Amino acid sequence: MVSIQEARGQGGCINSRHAISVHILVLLDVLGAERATSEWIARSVNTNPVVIRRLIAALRRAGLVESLPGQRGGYRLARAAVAISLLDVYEAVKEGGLIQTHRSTPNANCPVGARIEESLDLVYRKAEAALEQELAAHTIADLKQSIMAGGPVCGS
Amino acid sequence: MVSIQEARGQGGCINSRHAISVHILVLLDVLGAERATSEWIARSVNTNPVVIRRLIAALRRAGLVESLPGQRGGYRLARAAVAISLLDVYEAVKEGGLIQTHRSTPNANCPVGARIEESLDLVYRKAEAALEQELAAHTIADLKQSIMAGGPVCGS
DNA sequence: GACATTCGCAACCAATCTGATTACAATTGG
DNA sequence: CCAATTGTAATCAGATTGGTTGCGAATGTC
Repeated sequence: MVSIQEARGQGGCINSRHAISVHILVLLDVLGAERATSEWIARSVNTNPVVIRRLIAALRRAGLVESLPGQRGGYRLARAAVAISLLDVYEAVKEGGLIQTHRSTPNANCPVGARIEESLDLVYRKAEAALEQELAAHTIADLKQSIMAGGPVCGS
Repeated sequence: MVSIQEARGQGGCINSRHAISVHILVLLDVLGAERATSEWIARSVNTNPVVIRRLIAALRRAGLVESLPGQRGGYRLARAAVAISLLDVYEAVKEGGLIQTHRSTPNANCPVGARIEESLDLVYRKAEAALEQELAAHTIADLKQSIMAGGPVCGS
Protein backbone atom coordinates (compact mmCIF):
# COMPACT_ATOMS: atom_id res chain seq x y z
CA MET A 1 0.00 0.00 0.00
CA VAL A 2 1.64 3.17 -1.16
CA SER A 3 0.88 6.45 0.51
CA ILE A 4 -1.26 8.99 -1.26
CA GLN A 5 1.85 11.03 -1.71
CA GLU A 6 3.75 8.28 -3.47
CA ALA A 7 0.79 7.25 -5.59
CA ARG A 8 1.41 10.39 -7.64
CA GLY A 9 1.63 10.38 -11.40
CA GLN A 10 3.55 8.26 -13.81
CA GLY A 11 4.14 10.93 -16.41
CA GLY A 12 7.74 11.06 -17.47
CA CYS A 13 7.91 13.52 -20.32
CA ILE A 14 9.87 16.71 -20.02
CA ASN A 15 7.30 18.53 -17.99
CA SER A 16 7.01 21.57 -15.83
CA ARG A 17 8.66 19.75 -12.94
CA HIS A 18 11.85 19.54 -14.96
CA ALA A 19 11.65 23.15 -16.10
CA ILE A 20 10.99 24.40 -12.58
CA SER A 21 13.79 22.27 -11.17
CA VAL A 22 16.22 23.78 -13.63
CA HIS A 23 14.90 27.19 -12.69
CA ILE A 24 15.56 26.44 -9.03
CA LEU A 25 19.07 25.21 -9.67
CA VAL A 26 20.01 28.24 -11.74
CA LEU A 27 18.75 30.48 -8.95
CA LEU A 28 20.86 28.60 -6.41
CA ASP A 29 23.86 28.86 -8.69
CA VAL A 30 23.39 32.61 -8.96
CA LEU A 31 23.15 32.95 -5.19
CA GLY A 32 26.41 31.08 -4.68
CA ALA A 33 27.16 30.46 -1.01
CA GLU A 34 24.10 32.33 0.17
CA ARG A 35 21.12 30.18 1.11
CA ALA A 36 17.75 30.56 -0.56
CA THR A 37 14.49 29.82 1.21
CA SER A 38 11.62 28.03 -0.47
CA GLU A 39 9.66 31.24 0.01
CA TRP A 40 12.15 33.27 -1.97
CA ILE A 41 12.46 30.71 -4.74
CA ALA A 42 8.70 30.42 -4.98
CA ARG A 43 8.46 34.12 -5.69
CA SER A 44 10.76 33.85 -8.70
CA VAL A 45 9.06 30.72 -10.01
CA ASN A 46 5.67 32.18 -9.17
CA THR A 47 4.25 29.23 -7.28
CA ASN A 48 3.71 27.92 -3.78
CA PRO A 49 6.70 27.29 -1.45
CA VAL A 50 5.51 23.74 -0.81
CA VAL A 51 5.71 22.98 -4.52
CA ILE A 52 9.33 24.12 -4.41
CA ARG A 53 10.09 22.03 -1.33
CA ARG A 54 8.55 19.00 -2.99
CA LEU A 55 10.75 19.34 -6.04
CA ILE A 56 13.84 20.06 -3.98
CA ALA A 57 13.18 16.90 -1.99
CA ALA A 58 13.83 14.97 -5.20
CA LEU A 59 16.86 17.08 -6.08
CA ARG A 60 18.27 16.53 -2.61
CA ARG A 61 17.83 12.76 -2.83
CA ALA A 62 19.75 12.93 -6.11
CA GLY A 63 22.57 14.82 -4.38
CA LEU A 64 22.12 18.03 -6.35
CA VAL A 65 20.96 20.31 -3.53
CA GLU A 66 21.69 20.47 0.18
CA SER A 67 19.24 21.84 2.67
CA LEU A 68 19.41 23.24 6.17
CA PRO A 69 16.27 23.40 8.28
CA GLY A 70 15.57 25.86 11.04
CA GLN A 71 15.89 29.59 11.30
CA ARG A 72 18.25 31.07 8.70
CA GLY A 73 17.97 27.75 6.91
CA GLY A 74 17.47 27.23 3.20
CA TYR A 75 19.04 25.62 0.15
CA ARG A 76 22.35 25.60 -1.69
CA LEU A 77 23.80 23.63 -4.58
CA ALA A 78 25.44 20.47 -3.33
CA ARG A 79 28.02 20.56 -6.09
CA ALA A 80 29.36 22.85 -8.79
CA ALA A 81 26.90 24.00 -11.43
CA VAL A 82 29.24 22.80 -14.18
CA ALA A 83 28.84 19.32 -12.74
CA ILE A 84 25.05 19.33 -12.93
CA SER A 85 23.65 18.42 -16.33
CA LEU A 86 20.05 18.68 -17.42
CA LEU A 87 20.12 14.90 -17.59
CA ASP A 88 20.94 14.78 -13.88
CA VAL A 89 17.88 16.92 -13.28
CA TYR A 90 15.79 14.76 -15.60
CA GLU A 91 16.79 11.61 -13.75
CA ALA A 92 16.20 13.27 -10.40
CA VAL A 93 12.64 14.38 -10.97
CA LYS A 94 11.31 11.90 -13.49
CA GLU A 95 8.58 9.54 -12.36
CA GLY A 96 8.49 6.60 -14.71
CA GLY A 97 9.87 6.67 -18.23
CA LEU A 98 9.29 9.00 -21.13
CA ILE A 99 7.08 6.37 -22.54
CA GLN A 100 3.57 5.41 -21.68
CA THR A 101 2.72 2.73 -24.19
CA HIS A 102 -0.75 1.26 -23.97
CA ARG A 103 -2.95 2.13 -21.03
CA SER A 104 -5.08 -0.98 -21.42
CA THR A 105 -3.04 -3.97 -22.49
CA PRO A 106 -3.68 -5.10 -26.07
CA ASN A 107 -5.48 -8.32 -26.90
CA ALA A 108 -2.98 -11.11 -26.32
CA ASN A 109 -4.86 -13.46 -28.65
CA CYS A 110 -3.71 -11.41 -31.59
CA PRO A 111 -0.01 -11.76 -32.53
CA VAL A 112 0.20 -8.06 -33.25
CA GLY A 113 -1.38 -7.18 -29.93
CA ALA A 114 0.75 -9.73 -28.16
CA ARG A 115 4.11 -8.50 -29.41
CA ILE A 116 3.74 -4.88 -30.31
CA GLU A 117 4.58 -3.56 -26.87
CA GLU A 118 7.86 -5.38 -26.75
CA SER A 119 8.95 -4.21 -30.20
CA LEU A 120 7.82 -0.67 -29.60
CA ASP A 121 9.55 -0.41 -26.26
CA LEU A 122 12.80 -1.24 -27.97
CA VAL A 123 12.41 1.71 -30.31
CA TYR A 124 11.21 3.97 -27.54
CA ARG A 125 14.18 3.17 -25.37
CA LYS A 126 16.50 4.15 -28.19
CA ALA A 127 14.57 7.37 -28.72
CA GLU A 128 14.71 8.20 -25.05
CA ALA A 129 18.44 7.51 -25.00
CA ALA A 130 18.91 10.00 -27.83
CA LEU A 131 16.98 12.61 -25.90
CA GLU A 132 18.95 11.96 -22.75
CA GLN A 133 22.24 12.27 -24.57
CA GLU A 134 21.20 15.73 -25.67
CA LEU A 135 20.17 16.71 -22.14
CA ALA A 136 23.51 15.49 -20.84
CA ALA A 137 25.27 18.00 -23.07
CA HIS A 138 23.96 21.00 -21.15
CA THR A 139 24.73 22.05 -17.58
CA ILE A 140 23.20 24.45 -15.09
CA ALA A 141 26.31 26.60 -15.52
CA ASP A 142 25.68 26.82 -19.28
CA LEU A 143 22.14 27.95 -18.69
CA LYS A 144 23.10 30.51 -16.09
CA GLN A 145 25.58 32.00 -18.50
CA SER A 146 23.07 32.23 -21.32
CA ILE A 147 20.48 33.73 -18.98
CA MET A 148 22.67 36.12 -17.05
CA ALA A 149 24.00 38.09 -19.97
CA GLY A 150 21.83 40.98 -18.75
CA GLY A 151 20.98 42.66 -15.47
CA PRO A 152 21.03 41.61 -11.81
CA VAL A 153 18.79 39.03 -10.17
CA CYS A 154 15.59 39.86 -8.33
CA GLY A 155 15.96 40.98 -4.73
CA SER A 156 19.53 42.12 -5.19
CA MET B 1 -13.80 29.66 -28.68
CA VAL B 2 -12.59 26.13 -29.22
CA SER B 3 -14.97 23.20 -29.06
CA ILE B 4 -14.87 20.85 -26.14
CA GLN B 5 -13.39 18.31 -28.49
CA GLU B 6 -10.53 20.54 -29.53
CA ALA B 7 -9.89 21.80 -26.04
CA ARG B 8 -8.36 18.39 -25.30
CA GLY B 9 -4.96 17.94 -23.74
CA GLN B 10 -1.66 19.51 -24.56
CA GLY B 11 0.47 16.54 -23.64
CA GLY B 12 2.95 15.76 -26.33
CA CYS B 13 5.15 13.04 -24.93
CA ILE B 14 5.27 9.64 -26.49
CA ASN B 15 2.02 8.46 -25.03
CA SER B 16 -0.50 5.74 -25.52
CA ARG B 17 -1.98 7.56 -28.50
CA HIS B 18 1.27 7.08 -30.35
CA ALA B 19 1.58 3.45 -29.34
CA ILE B 20 -2.00 2.66 -30.30
CA SER B 21 -1.61 4.47 -33.60
CA VAL B 22 1.41 2.37 -34.45
CA HIS B 23 -0.56 -0.69 -33.44
CA ILE B 24 -3.34 0.31 -35.83
CA LEU B 25 -0.97 0.94 -38.71
CA VAL B 26 0.78 -2.39 -38.27
CA LEU B 27 -2.59 -4.13 -38.30
CA LEU B 28 -3.54 -2.35 -41.52
CA ASP B 29 -0.23 -3.29 -43.05
CA VAL B 30 -0.80 -6.93 -42.18
CA LEU B 31 -4.26 -6.85 -43.75
CA GLY B 32 -2.92 -5.45 -47.00
CA ALA B 33 -5.67 -4.56 -49.48
CA GLU B 34 -8.42 -5.80 -47.19
CA ARG B 35 -10.27 -3.16 -45.22
CA ALA B 36 -10.41 -3.20 -41.42
CA THR B 37 -13.32 -1.82 -39.45
CA SER B 38 -12.87 0.21 -36.29
CA GLU B 39 -14.70 -2.60 -34.52
CA TRP B 40 -12.16 -5.17 -35.60
CA ILE B 41 -9.18 -2.97 -34.78
CA ALA B 42 -10.64 -2.13 -31.39
CA ARG B 43 -10.71 -5.82 -30.49
CA SER B 44 -6.99 -6.19 -31.13
CA VAL B 45 -6.12 -3.00 -29.30
CA ASN B 46 -8.64 -3.83 -26.58
CA THR B 47 -10.45 -0.54 -26.47
CA ASN B 48 -13.57 1.16 -27.78
CA PRO B 49 -14.14 1.58 -31.56
CA VAL B 50 -14.68 5.30 -31.13
CA VAL B 51 -11.23 5.66 -29.63
CA ILE B 52 -9.86 4.01 -32.76
CA ARG B 53 -11.87 6.24 -35.07
CA ARG B 54 -10.65 9.31 -33.21
CA LEU B 55 -7.03 8.33 -33.65
CA ILE B 56 -7.52 7.35 -37.26
CA ALA B 57 -9.05 10.76 -37.91
CA ALA B 58 -5.64 12.23 -37.12
CA LEU B 59 -3.83 9.62 -39.16
CA ARG B 60 -6.12 10.29 -42.10
CA ARG B 61 -5.52 14.04 -41.93
CA ALA B 62 -1.80 13.26 -42.05
CA GLY B 63 -2.32 11.16 -45.17
CA LEU B 64 -1.33 7.87 -43.57
CA VAL B 65 -4.68 6.09 -43.71
CA GLU B 66 -7.62 6.19 -46.09
CA SER B 67 -11.15 5.47 -45.00
CA LEU B 68 -14.37 4.48 -46.67
CA PRO B 69 -17.65 5.04 -44.88
CA GLY B 70 -20.82 3.04 -45.40
CA GLN B 71 -21.50 -0.65 -45.52
CA ARG B 72 -18.41 -2.73 -46.23
CA GLY B 73 -16.39 0.35 -45.41
CA GLY B 74 -13.30 0.51 -43.23
CA TYR B 75 -9.65 1.53 -43.29
CA ARG B 76 -6.53 0.86 -45.33
CA LEU B 77 -3.02 2.27 -45.40
CA ALA B 78 -2.84 5.25 -47.71
CA ARG B 79 0.75 4.47 -48.65
CA ALA B 80 3.35 1.75 -48.35
CA ALA B 81 4.35 0.74 -44.83
CA VAL B 82 8.02 1.28 -45.67
CA ALA B 83 7.14 4.90 -46.31
CA ILE B 84 5.57 5.46 -42.89
CA SER B 85 8.05 6.22 -40.13
CA LEU B 86 7.30 6.41 -36.45
CA LEU B 87 8.09 10.10 -36.76
CA ASP B 88 5.23 10.46 -39.25
CA VAL B 89 2.98 8.90 -36.67
CA TYR B 90 4.40 11.11 -33.94
CA GLU B 91 3.73 14.23 -35.97
CA ALA B 92 0.27 13.03 -36.89
CA VAL B 93 -1.03 12.42 -33.40
CA LYS B 94 0.95 14.83 -31.26
CA GLU B 95 -0.92 17.65 -29.61
CA GLY B 96 1.54 20.33 -28.72
CA GLY B 97 5.24 19.69 -28.25
CA LEU B 98 7.16 17.24 -26.15
CA ILE B 99 7.75 20.05 -23.79
CA GLN B 100 5.56 21.60 -21.21
CA THR B 101 7.76 24.17 -19.56
CA HIS B 102 6.21 26.17 -16.77
CA ARG B 103 2.50 25.90 -16.12
CA SER B 104 2.31 29.27 -14.42
CA THR B 105 4.62 31.80 -16.00
CA PRO B 106 7.66 32.69 -13.87
CA ASN B 107 8.06 36.06 -12.23
CA ALA B 108 9.13 38.46 -14.98
CA ASN B 109 10.67 40.86 -12.45
CA CYS B 110 13.46 38.39 -11.88
CA PRO B 111 16.01 38.08 -14.70
CA VAL B 112 16.21 34.36 -14.17
CA GLY B 113 12.44 34.02 -14.26
CA ALA B 114 12.26 36.33 -17.22
CA ARG B 115 14.70 34.50 -19.44
CA ILE B 116 14.78 30.90 -18.33
CA GLU B 117 11.97 29.77 -20.56
CA GLU B 118 13.63 31.04 -23.66
CA SER B 119 16.98 29.42 -22.86
CA LEU B 120 15.40 26.16 -21.80
CA ASP B 121 13.23 25.94 -24.90
CA LEU B 122 16.35 26.09 -26.99
CA VAL B 123 17.76 23.03 -25.25
CA TYR B 124 14.44 21.24 -25.29
CA ARG B 125 14.03 21.75 -28.99
CA LYS B 126 17.41 20.16 -29.58
CA ALA B 127 16.48 17.26 -27.34
CA GLU B 128 13.20 16.76 -29.11
CA ALA B 129 14.98 16.85 -32.45
CA ALA B 130 17.28 14.07 -31.28
CA LEU B 131 14.30 12.00 -30.26
CA GLU B 132 12.54 12.63 -33.55
CA GLN B 133 15.59 11.64 -35.53
CA GLU B 134 15.52 8.30 -33.78
CA LEU B 135 11.81 7.84 -34.48
CA ALA B 136 12.40 8.65 -38.13
CA ALA B 137 14.75 5.70 -38.37
CA HIS B 138 11.99 3.13 -37.87
CA THR B 139 9.06 2.37 -40.16
CA ILE B 140 5.79 0.50 -39.80
CA ALA B 141 7.24 -2.14 -42.12
CA ASP B 142 10.20 -2.64 -39.77
CA LEU B 143 7.88 -3.14 -36.84
CA LYS B 144 5.64 -5.55 -38.69
CA GLN B 145 8.65 -7.63 -39.59
CA SER B 146 9.91 -7.75 -36.03
CA ILE B 147 6.45 -8.60 -34.75
CA MET B 148 5.37 -11.08 -37.38
CA ALA B 149 8.21 -13.52 -36.99
CA GLY B 150 5.67 -15.90 -35.45
CA GLY B 151 2.11 -17.07 -36.12
CA PRO B 152 -0.89 -15.63 -37.99
CA VAL B 153 -2.96 -12.61 -37.04
CA CYS B 154 -6.14 -12.77 -35.01
CA GLY B 155 -9.31 -13.52 -36.89
CA SER B 156 -7.45 -15.15 -39.75
C1' DG C 1 14.75 28.16 27.64
C1' DA C 2 11.32 30.52 24.86
C1' DC C 3 10.52 31.83 20.35
C1' DA C 4 10.57 32.77 15.51
C1' DT C 5 11.93 30.79 11.19
C1' DT C 6 12.32 27.26 8.09
C1' DC C 7 12.32 22.62 6.19
C1' DG C 8 9.76 17.89 5.57
C1' DC C 9 5.88 15.71 4.64
C1' DA C 10 1.17 14.04 4.70
C1' DA C 11 -3.45 15.10 3.45
C1' DC C 12 -6.72 17.30 0.85
C1' DC C 13 -8.65 20.09 -3.05
C1' DA C 14 -9.73 22.03 -7.57
C1' DA C 15 -8.58 22.01 -12.25
C1' DT C 16 -7.18 19.48 -16.07
C1' DC C 17 -6.45 15.56 -18.94
C1' DT C 18 -7.52 10.97 -20.71
C1' DG C 19 -9.87 7.20 -22.52
C1' DA C 20 -14.46 5.10 -22.57
C1' DT C 21 -19.05 5.44 -23.77
C1' DT C 22 -23.41 6.99 -25.75
C1' DA C 23 -25.75 9.14 -29.36
C1' DC C 24 -26.73 10.35 -33.82
C1' DA C 25 -26.15 12.25 -38.60
C1' DA C 26 -24.01 11.01 -43.04
C1' DT C 27 -22.45 7.69 -46.35
C1' DT C 28 -22.48 3.59 -48.98
C1' DG C 29 -23.48 -1.28 -50.64
C1' DG C 30 -27.03 -4.71 -51.31
C1' DC D 1 -35.26 0.87 -48.13
C1' DC D 2 -32.19 -1.22 -44.87
C1' DA D 3 -28.01 -2.60 -42.65
C1' DA D 4 -23.32 -1.52 -41.79
C1' DT D 5 -19.97 1.72 -41.04
C1' DT D 6 -17.52 6.12 -40.54
C1' DG D 7 -17.35 11.02 -38.36
C1' DT D 8 -17.91 13.62 -34.56
C1' DA D 9 -20.00 15.86 -30.58
C1' DA D 10 -21.24 15.37 -25.76
C1' DT D 11 -20.72 13.38 -21.52
C1' DC D 12 -18.59 10.51 -17.80
C1' DA D 13 -15.37 8.54 -14.54
C1' DG D 14 -10.79 7.96 -13.22
C1' DA D 15 -6.11 9.59 -13.09
C1' DT D 16 -2.86 13.27 -12.85
C1' DT D 17 -1.25 17.86 -11.54
C1' DG D 18 -0.22 21.82 -9.03
C1' DG D 19 -1.87 24.50 -5.12
C1' DT D 20 -2.93 24.83 -0.25
C1' DT D 21 -3.33 23.86 4.65
C1' DG D 22 -1.59 21.88 8.71
C1' DC D 23 1.75 20.44 11.75
C1' DG D 24 5.98 18.21 13.60
C1' DA D 25 11.07 18.67 13.67
C1' DA D 26 15.17 21.28 13.44
C1' DT D 27 17.90 25.30 14.24
C1' DG D 28 19.47 30.05 15.06
C1' DT D 29 18.44 34.29 18.08
C1' DC D 30 17.45 36.57 22.12
